[in-house]
Amino acid sequence: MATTIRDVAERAGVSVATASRVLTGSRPVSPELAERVIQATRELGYRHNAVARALRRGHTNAMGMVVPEIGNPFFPTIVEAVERRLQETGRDLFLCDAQQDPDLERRRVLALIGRQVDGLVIVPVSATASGASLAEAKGHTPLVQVDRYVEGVDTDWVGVDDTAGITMAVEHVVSCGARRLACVSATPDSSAGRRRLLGFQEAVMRLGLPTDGPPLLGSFTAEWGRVAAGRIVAEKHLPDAVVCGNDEIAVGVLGEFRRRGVRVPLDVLVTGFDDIRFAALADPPLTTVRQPHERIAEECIRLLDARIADPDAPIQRIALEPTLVVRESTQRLW
Amino acid sequence: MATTIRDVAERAGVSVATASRVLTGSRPVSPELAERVIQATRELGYRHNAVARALRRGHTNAMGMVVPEIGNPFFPTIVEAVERRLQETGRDLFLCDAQQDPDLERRRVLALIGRQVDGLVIVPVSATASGASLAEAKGHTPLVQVDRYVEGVDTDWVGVDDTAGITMAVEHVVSCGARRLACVSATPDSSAGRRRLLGFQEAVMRLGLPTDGPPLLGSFTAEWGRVAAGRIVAEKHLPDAVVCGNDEIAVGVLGEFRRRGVRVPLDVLVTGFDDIRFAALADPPLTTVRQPHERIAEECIRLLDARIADPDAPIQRIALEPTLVVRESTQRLW
DNA sequence: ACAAAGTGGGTAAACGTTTACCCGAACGTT
DNA sequence: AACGTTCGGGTAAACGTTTACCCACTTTGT
Repeated sequence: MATTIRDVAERAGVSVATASRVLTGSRPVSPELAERVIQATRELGYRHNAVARALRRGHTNAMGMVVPEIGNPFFPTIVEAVERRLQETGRDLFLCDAQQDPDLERRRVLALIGRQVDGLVIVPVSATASGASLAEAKGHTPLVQVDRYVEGVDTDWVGVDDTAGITMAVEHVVSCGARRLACVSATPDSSAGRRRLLGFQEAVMRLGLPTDGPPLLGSFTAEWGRVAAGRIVAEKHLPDAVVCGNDEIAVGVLGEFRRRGVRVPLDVLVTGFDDIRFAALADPPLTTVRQPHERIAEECIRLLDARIADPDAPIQRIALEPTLVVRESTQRLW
Repeated sequence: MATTIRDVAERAGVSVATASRVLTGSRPVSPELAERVIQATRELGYRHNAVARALRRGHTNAMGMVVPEIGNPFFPTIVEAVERRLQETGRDLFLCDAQQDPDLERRRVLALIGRQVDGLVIVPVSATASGASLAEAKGHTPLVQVDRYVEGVDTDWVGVDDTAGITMAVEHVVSCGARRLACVSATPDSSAGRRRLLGFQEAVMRLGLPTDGPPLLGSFTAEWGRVAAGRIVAEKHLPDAVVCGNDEIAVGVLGEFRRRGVRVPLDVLVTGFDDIRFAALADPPLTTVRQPHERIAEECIRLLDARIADPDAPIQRIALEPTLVVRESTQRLW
């Protein structure tokens, strides 16, 4: 059906070896023959079969990436950064969505490995349920976890220092005069959820702040933010500030507060985490903790390449420093 | 290095043919041998090499998809819907990002084709510059365009009826009492840009409305929305309504209006297009035209499967009806 | 002038599967 | 008893590349 290198060779009147050599440049070929070959490929519209090539070569010049849910706006940011990095070295990226489902995540990981990707970037769905897939994958291909991670699986990891980030947010609102802080975040189901929660609790304790009831834990979605905000409003009195586990939650919180007539930042301060695209466009623009996604991508590829080069090198876990981005949602003159 | 089916066969004391047969179920094998084989795979941690399988079988049970830019929040919605559809039939989806660059888009398309995907879903970057890649791709694999399309390339297409959608938005704001409408959209670089603009102009003309200067055309980004809103505010008097080419633009417009003290919907109405995740969370919640993304995904896969089944079937272009979602950004009592 | 080294080409063996084909045994059916 | 048929297994040929190896012919150095 499709034209093969054999067809090209035939048309050019050379052997397949010669055709392959001019097409890949793996060895010099005389100008006349080379010309004939590229002429033939043009005439036949030949495209090399990457599957056959991968089979023979044993590598594919492509990376795989699996994210929990591409609809979560933080992941596209990181995907794009990784993509850009990879492009610098001419490699392709195949992206898969796990739909927040560890079973599906496993399928995707195996599918990519089966496709002989040269390495795998994965943001695991769950700090626990993703463990098995990762351990399995690790035996088959170089692998680096990004952002979230699962414990007990010894792989490289790069992400942000969640604890430091939340601490920044807490200290910032406190410096704005807040004393009673509420926390709306996600269950400690993912490492991000766990560490951000921990960071909040530590900071509050260290600063000796009164606690405003237990943290409200749901999922990293705007929907959960709305619900949680509803509960906060239902309490007898508002906290001074609401520290959210990510920007989506914060946006949900802002929306519900607005609907209920709670004014931000006048009545209460709100912070997010991640600095997604819409954080600056929220109403009011959201103070948040920015993840250095370009640096994360950079380290991610660096780790992966190092792992490819030496599968037995000691594993590395790199927590990059986030930065605080102050916007109107915490601008109050006390 | 990695274990092959040959290792499995050897360990189980059977031929590779038998091993293959029990692994794929392509032909019945006696229970004892079957048991020995699956035992062996377990012990060796065997995973079939999908590359070799694809080479032999000629298909891969996977689809490819290329989007202009995964950071644009509309695309994840459609990607997720396609993913869900595909999952029903147990197929994998490999997603690529073109970073708004037709050259890169071409690379991605070719990479996917080279990987022998069974079909390709593509949202082209540009109505003109993507033409060559598409024409080339069409010769190699079944292909369906989604959302945007390039003309002059005969492929199946499914998307929304842009014209009808914009018309709905226009008629809606007019029914709210607006007369002077501004349009902020993207250059007619993509089919969506072109058709939405056309729809606006037609509707305005048909309803005999006064035009509020020429349409403001940039890109489908919030940033452009901000800029355009700035220009609108700089004019001597505000229009009654701003009809935006998509939700991102609208969100940018809302943000800039807010910053400049223009009240929506009190001073001016604003509408978007797409109904992305954040439209409902914007301030005020955004009236917009919702794309039926689940149906789009459904038709997309249907078209693709039909094309795979019969490459010579007549091509189809399916424009689905959008629906108007009225929220506060157009709620005004005149 | 003759060996050594280099140059430019071809032949064929991989890569890991699946599957067309073959073969022997067991099992009816006349 | 002779003869299909089915059943369950193996052998080996593909799939489309790349590349190790080989060979014939220069070129170069002595």
